[in-house]
Parts: sequence; C-alpha cells; structure tokens
Amino acid sequence: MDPMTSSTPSPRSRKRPEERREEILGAAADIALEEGIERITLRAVADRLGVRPGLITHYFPAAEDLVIEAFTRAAEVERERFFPAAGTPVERLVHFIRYIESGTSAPLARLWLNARHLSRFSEPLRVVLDEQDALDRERLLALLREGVAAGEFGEVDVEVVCARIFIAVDGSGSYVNSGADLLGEAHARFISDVAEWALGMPSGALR
Amino acid sequence: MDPMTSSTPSPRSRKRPEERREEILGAAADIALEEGIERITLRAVADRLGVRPGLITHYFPAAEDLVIEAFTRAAEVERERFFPAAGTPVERLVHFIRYIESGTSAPLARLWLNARHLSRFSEPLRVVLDEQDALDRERLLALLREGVAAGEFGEVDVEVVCARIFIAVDGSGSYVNSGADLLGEAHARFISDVAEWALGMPSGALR
DNA sequence: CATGTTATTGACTGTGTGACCAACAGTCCA
DNA sequence: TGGACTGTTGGTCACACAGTCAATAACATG
Repeated sequence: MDPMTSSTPSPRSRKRPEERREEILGAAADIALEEGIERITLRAVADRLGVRPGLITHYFPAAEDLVIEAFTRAAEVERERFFPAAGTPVERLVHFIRYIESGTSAPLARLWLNARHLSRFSEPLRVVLDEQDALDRERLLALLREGVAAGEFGEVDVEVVCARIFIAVDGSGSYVNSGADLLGEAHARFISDVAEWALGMPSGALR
Repeated sequence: MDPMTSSTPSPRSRKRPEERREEILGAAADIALEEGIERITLRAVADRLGVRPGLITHYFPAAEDLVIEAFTRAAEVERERFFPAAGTPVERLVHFIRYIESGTSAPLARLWLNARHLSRFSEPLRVVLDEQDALDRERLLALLREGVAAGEFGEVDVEVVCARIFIAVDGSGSYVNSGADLLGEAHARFISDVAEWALGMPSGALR
C-alpha cells in the first residue's frame, strides 16, 4: 500500500518545530473563534491537526500558555482588518464603522465577549486582554488625533471620543453575538450615530 | 450525643420539596453571580447546601434545567433593583442610570456578559436570555413612553432611545467586567451622556 | 551508512463532570 | 404503632480534561 495515499493512521509526519508550533497556534486560534476560547483543549487542537494530544503538550507544557498565545494570535489577525493603512482619517473611520455595522466583525466581537468573560477567572488572560485592548485603543486614538490635526474633526477630546466609540462597539457586539437583532434598526447604525454624536458632526455625516 | 448539636455528618435534614427546590435554585443563582454560570455544577450546588450531589439530580434530573432556572432566578432578582416603582419618569430614569454608573449593577453586568457568551452554545439559554432581555426592554420602554406622554422627554422615538441606552449599558458592562477602568472618566458618565443625547436633552440634565 | 537527536506516539495518573440506581431513613397517615 | 411514601445517601459508570513519561521512529549529521 502506498504510504502516501494510505488513509489509515497516517504515517508519522514529522515537521520542523517552528512550523508545527505555528500550526498548533493557528488551529487553537481557529477554535477560539469558532467554538470559543474555553474549547481550546489538547484534544481539540490535536484532532484538528490529525495528531496526538501529547504532541501539543510537547510544544505547550502548560495548556494555559497555548490559550493565551492563541487568543493573542486571533486578536492580532482580526485587528488588521479593522484599520486600513491608507486614506484620510475620516475615510478610515468610516471603514472602521462600516466594518462593524456590516457584521463582518462579528467573529471578533464574539471572541472579545468570550475573552472578557473568561478574564474574570484567568489572570494571564486578563493581562493579555488588557494589552490587546490598549492596542486597539491606540489605533483609534492615532486616527482621531490625526483627524483633529488635519482639521477634519473639529476640536474634540479624542480620549472621550475614543472611549465613547469603543464602549459603543462593545455594546453593539454583545447583541450581535446572540444572533437575534433584539434592538431593531437603531442597532445597525448605532456605531455611526455614536461616532457622529461624539465628534459633534451632523447626523449622517459618517455614512 | 445530642443529635441536634452533633457537628459530624449532620443528621439527615429532610425538607419539604418546594422548600428544598427553592434552596437549590437560590444556591445555583448565587453561584451564577459569584463564580459564573458554567460553575453551576451538581457538586458546587450540593456543597453550598451541605448535601449530596445526588439530591440535586433528584430535583433537577437534567443539570441544564437547573442552569436555566437559576439564571432566570438571578436575572429576575437583580432586575427588581433597577426600576423603582415610584417617582416621575425622569426620576426613575435617573435612578436607573445611577444604579449602573455607580457600579452597583456590576454583578448583573457580569452575569449578562456570561450569559451572552454561553448562549452561543446553549439553545435553551439563548431562549431564556432573549426573554429576560425583552423584559428589561419592556421596563425601560414603559418608562420612556410614560415620560413622553407626560411631556418630560419631548417627542422622541422611544424604540430608538431604548435601543441606544441598552447598547450603551451592555458596552459599559463589558468594561466594568474586567475590573480595570480602561477608558478613563468618560466611562463613568457614559450612560447618562448617551441617555441625554438620545433624548435630546442638554448635557448634564440627567445628573 | 551509522549514530545521535528529537519529534511523535501510546499509555498512564488524577481530577471533575453528569447521570444512574439501590439502599437507607425521616415523615406522615391509617 | 406500624406501614407506605419519598427525601436523601453513597456508590458506580462513562466521559473529558491536563499533565507525565517511557518508548518509538523520523530526520540530520558525521
């Protein structure tokens, strides 16, 4: 039987450590997004890779470390979709708002909801979540500061605007998570409404 | 040895079924609030009552039913603290806002965050969470309608106002949950700011 | 080709979980 | 008082989990 096409217990595929480590982290990040962070288990990760659970332990002696790194990875990958590199501050802000209001960010919203909850019980997760939160905040703050400097936003307190927008994003995400749109149409435009309000812009300016 | 004061394996205390059932639900609701819904386990509940796990099974043959009922109970108990029965609509709205901004509602915020997350994986929990959401929404909507009728709020779309306030509450709760106040002072007044904005009231009117 | 390194497996431990069930014992009624 | 009802126990089963370790087999290097 050709060992390459053998369907039964695939012959040991030995990989370079860095590559395997990346594979494991990727699988764990996928699980976090699809099934929830708490489902990142030695078994679940191993099954995704067609590998034995002991191997995961070999790379991550403490399972919690895998969880932390996988969450970080998932957060980083998803974040890059939020803030485009090019465009004026207003254009980038509109992209950010669209990204959320369109529902495209739903997986990330779920991941965040998930992490915020679990952070009550895991100090390491709380720390890394705070770090990722800070990174997001820095992105938006930079965008806002740039816009103020360019005269696109008027003279606003960027800290306050940033806080208002992010709280709105989290609130919106809570409802997106459950799938049901309990709050009607006002929900779909909530982020842009809040952003316009916080920035002192006329209603509809960011749509 | 006096069986009443015996400290060793407490003599079987037999209780009336309804009473015992209430006891179990209360203990489970406490666990949900203090340790998280997912920690409602036969053992955890039994330990709180100084009883054997099998007894919990006797009252709740399916553990999931206990979780659902306990969550409902916790949600109902906590909700009553939100909306006082007496006062003008504005007074009641201010009470509602104060209750949240003071941090008193933090346990409920955590419970909600917890439930929203778990509802992804439990259809029964999703259903009961939607029900409880609807009850909250009805309370606030009634308050708002009353205020509009009394001329206290002007001519606003109460549905939109309600949605905005609740999304704000959820967003605020997400950050309260982690303990760290990542967003600074703007956070503490966020609900009242949003309520004033949504109601078209001057800034500070609800403080 | 031989040898050492190490990626990978398989089997085991201990804990926590929900579910199940026979036996026990408190309570109430005849 | 005696029996029936049932609240309650203690034990067991099957499963999922993290963690440990010796044994194996693929690779790299000489």
